[in-house]
Amino acid sequence: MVDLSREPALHDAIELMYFSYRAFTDRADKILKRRGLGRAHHRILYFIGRNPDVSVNRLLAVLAVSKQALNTPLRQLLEMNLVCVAAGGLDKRVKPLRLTLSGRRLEAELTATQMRQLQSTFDAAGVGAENGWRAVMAGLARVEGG
Amino acid sequence: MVDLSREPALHDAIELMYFSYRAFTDRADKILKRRGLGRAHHRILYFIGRNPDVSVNRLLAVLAVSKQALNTPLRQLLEMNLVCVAAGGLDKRVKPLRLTLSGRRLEAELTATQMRQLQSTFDAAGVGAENGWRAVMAGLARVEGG
DNA sequence: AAGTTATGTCAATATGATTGACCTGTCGAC
DNA sequence: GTCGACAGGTCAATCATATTGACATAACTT
Repeated sequence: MVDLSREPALHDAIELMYFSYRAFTDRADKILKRRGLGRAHHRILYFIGRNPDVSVNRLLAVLAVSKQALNTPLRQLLEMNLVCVAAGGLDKRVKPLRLTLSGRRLEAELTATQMRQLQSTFDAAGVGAENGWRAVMAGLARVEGG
Repeated sequence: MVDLSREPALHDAIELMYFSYRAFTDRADKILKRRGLGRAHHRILYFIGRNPDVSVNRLLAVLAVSKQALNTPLRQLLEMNLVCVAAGGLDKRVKPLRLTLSGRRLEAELTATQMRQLQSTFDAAGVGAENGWRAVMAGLARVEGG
């Protein structure tokens, strides 16, 4: 059970999750919108950028969406030459996905916006706060699916 | 500019935002789904619960959506008798929104899930981490719209 | 009486997601 | 070599959430 005396603080925490996430995605969403892209494209760009040669199946698992939901934005990114398929590995069924040069540029632009936001907040809050934040966020992420 | 030496840590932070938010909303989403409701209904229930007698306009401002986007889920909540309009105040144009008894029950159920998740994470991470987390989240939320 | 505000609603459109069904290749085991 | 499993792609129908634009009504303000 939830400790009743802590309810107000936990309510505040719920609101912090909502408002900070909204603020966090807001700027990147605006950059994407100017190029006719959405948050779905962003997630794909981001995870391919961090994990070059990732397979479609791996991407599906990480993003936790259906392959039909992934298909359209991924196809668009391939058509727009922001993502490409690298020369195959041993198993010719799997497509190793990579960012192209322009894909890397866009991904870097989007990510830089969010990194600046995080860095300036971390700098203002101090290293202790940053580490505390990381511990709590990792804890929250771990509980998934329960 | 972003400090290059901190890039890996900032990348981790971006992923923490994504995965923790997803885990945080996951359980409540499942409860809602069983009742044919979505996250839009949850946000409305939550903010009316925290702010009884809130007006439609105020709700629009807080949630930052169009009135058309609010209209359908709010109407459904009224039809389902989870939300009601309290006896008017001075200005008869504004509708003071409240949760009904069953609305409070559902809101409490959804919120309790998230509060338990937060509380157990806070308890595991310690008070210092919790306070650091709050400082960073408040900082991120403040930057909105920039 | 005229204008503004609060609310509601219709229509058209877009995005992102789902489930279900079905297809092509490729790989592995037998 | 054939067959089943796997990686990937795609069509269709549907749903939820959101947008902009246009308009309607009632109530308050001036």
